[in-house]
Amino acid sequence: MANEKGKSIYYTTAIDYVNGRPHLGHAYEKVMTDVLVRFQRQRGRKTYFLTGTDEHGQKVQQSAEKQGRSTEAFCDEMSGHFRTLYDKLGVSYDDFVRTTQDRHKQVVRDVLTKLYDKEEIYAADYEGYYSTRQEQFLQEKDRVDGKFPDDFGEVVHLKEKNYFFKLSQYQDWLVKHLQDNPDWIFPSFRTKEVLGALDKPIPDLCISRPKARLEWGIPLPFDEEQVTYVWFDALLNYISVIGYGTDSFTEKWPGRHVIGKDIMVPAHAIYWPIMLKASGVELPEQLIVHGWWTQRKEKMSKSVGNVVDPLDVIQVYGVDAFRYFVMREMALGHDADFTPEQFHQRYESELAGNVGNLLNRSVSMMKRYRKQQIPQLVADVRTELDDDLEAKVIEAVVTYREHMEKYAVHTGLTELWRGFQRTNQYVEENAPWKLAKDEAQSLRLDYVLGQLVRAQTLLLSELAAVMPHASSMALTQLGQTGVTAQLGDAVKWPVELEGHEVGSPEPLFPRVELEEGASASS
RNA sequence: CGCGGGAUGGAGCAGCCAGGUAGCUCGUCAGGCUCAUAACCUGAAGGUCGCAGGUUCAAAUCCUGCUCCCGCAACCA
Repeated sequence: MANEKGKSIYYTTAIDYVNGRPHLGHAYEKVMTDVLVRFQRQRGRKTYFLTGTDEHGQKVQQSAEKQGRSTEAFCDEMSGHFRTLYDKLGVSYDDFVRTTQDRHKQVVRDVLTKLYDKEEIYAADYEGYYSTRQEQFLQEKDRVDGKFPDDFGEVVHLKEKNYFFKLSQYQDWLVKHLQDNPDWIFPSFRTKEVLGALDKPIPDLCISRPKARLEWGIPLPFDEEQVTYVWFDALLNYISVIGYGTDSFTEKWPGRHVIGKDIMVPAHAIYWPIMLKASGVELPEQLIVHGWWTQRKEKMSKSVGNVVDPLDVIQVYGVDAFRYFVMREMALGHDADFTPEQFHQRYESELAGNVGNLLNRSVSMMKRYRKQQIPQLVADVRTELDDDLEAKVIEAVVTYREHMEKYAVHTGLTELWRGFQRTNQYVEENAPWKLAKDEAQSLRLDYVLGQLVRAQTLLLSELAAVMPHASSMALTQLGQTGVTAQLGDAVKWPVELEGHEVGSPEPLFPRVELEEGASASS
């Protein structure tokens, strides 16, 4: 994609609602976005990465009350849980927005004012059945056998003033936009869902709640007795804290939103583009919509109690193993199953076996045969094996990048692994342990060991987008530092590594007892 | 006729939008190696790519019809 000079590629995640603890889904989305951003940075492109928490609303207000705490204190703590997790996961966000921050609230009010002045927002009475116990309006579909169930307590007919945002007048425009831009939503099949939802007329959006019912929100600038309800608050985070209306904004917007499929329709694919259109702001560049993690084919949910806590997994396997697994296991856009057995298998085989062991055996041989010094290469002893190794490893990296550009992270990783496999083959083909027994083969041994360092330097540097910590640790063992900083666009076989000293062989992904691994599901 | 997703060797999945070598992890069988985290490498068995038509020189991939499974209330990425 084009990256104009001075212009950033701006990625956002959904902001997480603080009325619950972070779980696998939250962690996945942030890691996914982080990987995309790190990949862009490696290419030398300017990026900006925003994540954060959504903190207003009735549920938060109620939860805080239930705990006898102030909403502010409650939000501080809950927001902290999310931020702590993302820090642990190595999510390299540039800014962390909280919707309770003034810098956000101010922009929300500005946008509302602008839209109200343009008469895109109007007041009207809302009439319906209201549950005093649940503190919400009920729908006709809530009725069971014609009556509202007892759960709702006393149900009264209520009429109250609310503010509405004119959505309907932009419906045709939005349909056309979606039809003209089939790749605006990734994966493209999701566009069909949105168009399906737009088949019927969409009603205007109710954007306010009376303060009497909901205090914890942003007051409407044109009616201080009402607060904004959900979307005008949450969605605007994407433009508020990057300095809407300033140069900083122009430099970053439009952004790419990484979101879950549950909040695509109607929020991100209908409300949000219309809000922007009405405000005269350019639409986001793309919606990247991911699927859901299931647990043994069942939906993961708090009520079923089968939620995976990423922190448990990290504790056993390490951060980068977690990052690798969620990237490798799920085809972005589709659902995938998270099972401890599969996690363990991939860890043992793909991480400990293919990558970790390759590093370990290489460094170990370097230590044993060459006193940790990366030897000089003498071209005389080069063979076709080297041509093939270099060709295959470079090809793996190139293909990996092609997939990454298309958000096919899972297939990209499969491709990159061909590089590790080819390098392991190279070890077998050359059998350095045999060369070491023959003094006449000394130069060839130098060459082979040097090639091993080069192949892995290339592959592991590339892997930094997905596994930043492991990549860095591994490169340190190989005596390489600072090579991950920027890889640019050309894929080149590393040269001039001789003279560096490799470290001591330390298992990169130590073996884990499966019993402990099983606790990942608890 | 509600909308969408899925159906691929024993298990779990990718590939399909931009048709042309059926790929990945595990499992099974046989072998090699000993540098290494019982890791690594080689070979073999095993698939009418849900069913039926169609388009095409060529279809897992495009079109049509059909069958079965999942999601579309809430918490929630």
